[in-house]
Amino acid sequence: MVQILLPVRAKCIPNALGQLSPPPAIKLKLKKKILIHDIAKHLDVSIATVSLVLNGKAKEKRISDSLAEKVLKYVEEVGYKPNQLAKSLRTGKTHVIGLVVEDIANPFFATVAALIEKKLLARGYRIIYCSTNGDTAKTRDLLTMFQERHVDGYILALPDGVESDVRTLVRSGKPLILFDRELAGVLANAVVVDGEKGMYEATQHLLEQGFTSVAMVTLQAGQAQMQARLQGYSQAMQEWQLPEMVLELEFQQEREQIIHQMQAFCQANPTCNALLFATNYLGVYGLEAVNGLGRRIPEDLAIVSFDDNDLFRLYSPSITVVAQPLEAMAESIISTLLSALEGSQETGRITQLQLAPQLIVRESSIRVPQKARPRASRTKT
Amino acid sequence: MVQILLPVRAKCIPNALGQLSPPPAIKLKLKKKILIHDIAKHLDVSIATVSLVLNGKAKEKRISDSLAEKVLKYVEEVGYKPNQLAKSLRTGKTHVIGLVVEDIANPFFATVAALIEKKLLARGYRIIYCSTNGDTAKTRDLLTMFQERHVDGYILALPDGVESDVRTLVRSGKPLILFDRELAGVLANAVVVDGEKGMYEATQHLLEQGFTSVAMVTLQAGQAQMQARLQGYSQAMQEWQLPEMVLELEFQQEREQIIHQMQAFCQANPTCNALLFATNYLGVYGLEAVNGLGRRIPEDLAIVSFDDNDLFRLYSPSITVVAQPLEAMAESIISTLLSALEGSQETGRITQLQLAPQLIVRESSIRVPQKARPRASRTKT
DNA sequence: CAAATATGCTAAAATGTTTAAGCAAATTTT
DNA sequence: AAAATTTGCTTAAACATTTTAGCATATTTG
Repeated sequence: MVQILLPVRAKCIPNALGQLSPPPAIKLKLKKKILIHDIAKHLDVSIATVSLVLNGKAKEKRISDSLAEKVLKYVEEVGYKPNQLAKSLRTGKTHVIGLVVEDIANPFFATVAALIEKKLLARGYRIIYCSTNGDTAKTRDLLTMFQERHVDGYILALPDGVESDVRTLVRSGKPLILFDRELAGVLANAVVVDGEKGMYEATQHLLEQGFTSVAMVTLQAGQAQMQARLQGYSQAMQEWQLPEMVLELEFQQEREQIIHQMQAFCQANPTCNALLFATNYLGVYGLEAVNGLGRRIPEDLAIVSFDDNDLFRLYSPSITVVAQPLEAMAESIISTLLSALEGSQETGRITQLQLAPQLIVRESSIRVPQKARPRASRTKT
Repeated sequence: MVQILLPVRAKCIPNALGQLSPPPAIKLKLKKKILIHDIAKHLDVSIATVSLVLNGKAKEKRISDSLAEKVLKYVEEVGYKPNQLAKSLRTGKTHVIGLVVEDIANPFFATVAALIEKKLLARGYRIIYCSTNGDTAKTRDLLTMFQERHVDGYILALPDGVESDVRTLVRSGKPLILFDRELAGVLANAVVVDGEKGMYEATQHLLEQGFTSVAMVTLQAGQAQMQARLQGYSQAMQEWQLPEMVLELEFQQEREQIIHQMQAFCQANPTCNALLFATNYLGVYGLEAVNGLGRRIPEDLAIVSFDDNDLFRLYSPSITVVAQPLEAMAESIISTLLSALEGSQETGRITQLQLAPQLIVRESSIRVPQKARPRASRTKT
């Protein structure tokens, strides 16, 4: 999807002040940044006093109320803001959280990131976020970068292959929480969704609707959560004693390739009358693939995808999904993180949470051959 | 859309080492962080020497090749990484860029952010990103936070109301670039899309298709780019001497409210047979609204939205859009920023770029009353 | 009234770098 | 052979804070 640069108007303004400025050395009155030293000098007190007052240790360190007030007043007046770099250097705290996801443009990660950001901001934390794009080397780079920047904590959804790096990170003692996916052999805080249960229920639902030839489309990745989703499908199929049909796609392929493989799979398995997609974007591509083949949903082919989004909700027919509890994930991640950050240093305690996804039945998986009403039917909680 | 917390499995592991650890004081062999001082001591040279070698100033400062090599080798061996906080404090550079958008969960911003991140990362820069949610006070907070964190540059898509803050920021001399929207009266680098042209062409297209009663759905915001989009619509309508119909929605409303107002608008204007949406998410909500009313697209109502996304591309019927050149935007933003960051300090030069959007005609705006083929027809460039 | 304690503040070390200035020794130039 | 320059490195200041330890003075206690 390469877009083309088409500048319609392009101004280049040589100098904001026009062309007649006589000497090139214009003294920009760059208001000299005010320091704690300046505050102290002006009030004729020591730097320490100002610092203590500003950090709320006036009482504790027996600074008189009158002086403390005077300091605060003057600080407010001149709008002094402590240099966070110096502060961090001294205290070892940056109040920055590192967030690593696979791809921030993916609605699932974007939404969770937005929720987390909102809640952490209120607690005085900032986040630095980065995408791994599933690349192990890049992930490793990002993790060391976060260490270098001295983030106070980590929120991570990582590709597999970086287990030992994460183990080292855990050992460093900084609060760390895995989400969306755990890492094999890494004992760390984690918040994940029970994909097995979700896919089991989705498969059951399809089978109960009478779709007997259900195939699963997933990724080859060794990631634990992917295997769980597949497992849920397998389980249900076995219970019904039906043969499993799985399309395992290679990771990090181009959109066109994926669609092509899906179409090939459908043509190679003409009896297949229902598709389960293991992720958000596989589902999106799947719709394109099915459209391209001219198959009708759900008459010719029923569809269920893991992970909800706008497209699935509004598509016609609307798409049945296994929705992840985004708010609850964000909430759990943050509370786990905060208790690790602000709690005492009992570093040995770890928390692992597995949340239940929710099957939202829509039109794409309903057997009735009669045209369904255009309004989506949605499960209530 | 409140999701409910349903923990299925919740482990709480008291201690990673089990329950029989005799004294509670386990000496975690926390490998003492290695400092430049340690390197110097071990090699029996001064700290300065090590620092100079590490910063590539060995030649310039006449450190002998043999010594330089020895330093590099040992640094590599012990895996020493300079403390970025100390470095930043000393040099005044953080190599961090602040990115502020309205909402990172919006696919437009998420995609641009992802592109920017990717390209800046390769140049050794990191980004801190935050969402304003259109809130002026929060935006102001974010901007001061970025200043406090000493970011090296700013990439901003801001709500109106923070003009003076941005002016101050510009005056501070840090590289700064506005995107998506300019700010009234703020002379700064900017990369925007020509919404007027885009909407003009979209309106023309609808009129040429024979939809004579075209309405525009937009936001009340005073933002320049919104007014431009409206202007493009007005222009076209005037040329055809047709009456304008505009629904101006208040900013920051709930989804349900917006949908409700759209539906009310449609019912109040039964003759209206085409809708233009000024943004991405208005378009999405618009589809829900139209669905809810049971109107068929495009038979009863043609639809065009500003800003493309998965939903519009895959929706059936596929939705005609005015697509923004995301790659080109990211590219322009970065090259402008980098030249400001790495170029000399000629701070007076500003660059303003306006890129052309692209009308992608799909099914939702084609007059033909016969059922269109399911495959989307797409303009080629 | 001496000793002990409380009060109100400050000096200075510490955080981990970069970099300007400088200093001997070696080499080259007059 | 003295003067000048080059070589190869080091000293120490600077960056902007926080925080421990401590110092007078004032108050309370025995």
